[in-house]
Amino acid sequence: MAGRIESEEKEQLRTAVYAIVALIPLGRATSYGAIARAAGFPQYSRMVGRMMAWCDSRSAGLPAHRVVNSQGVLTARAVFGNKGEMERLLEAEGIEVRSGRIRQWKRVFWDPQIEL
DNA sequence: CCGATGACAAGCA
DNA sequence: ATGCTTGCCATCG
Repeated sequence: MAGRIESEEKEQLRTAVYAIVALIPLGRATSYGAIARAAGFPQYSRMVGRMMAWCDSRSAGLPAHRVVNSQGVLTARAVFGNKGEMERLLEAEGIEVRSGRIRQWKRVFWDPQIEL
């Protein structure tokens, strides 16, 4: 329908995004696109990232560090107060990070559609 | 109002 | 693997 996102859908997307992120298992990670698809808005991967940046997901209790781009790259490091805090959180869960990218991405990736 | 930018993604050369 | 292009939407100067 709408080429633009309706405010009602935006609310729906926001709710779904946070709910899905909260379900990401420890030691696993997913991508913006995967979350967008699971939320029912396949083309709003960019919006997902934007929403994560808006709210302070950490104080909201959301494991935002488990959300990376489709290639397993930690594109959110800057928002995590940098200093490799995002990496630290991931490695503390057993996820190997090399050069800002998750190793064994195919194995670590958690698809909310399939595994949910 | 318009162009650039950004926690993105998929396709193609 | 690298780099460019297009699609999407909100923010900013």
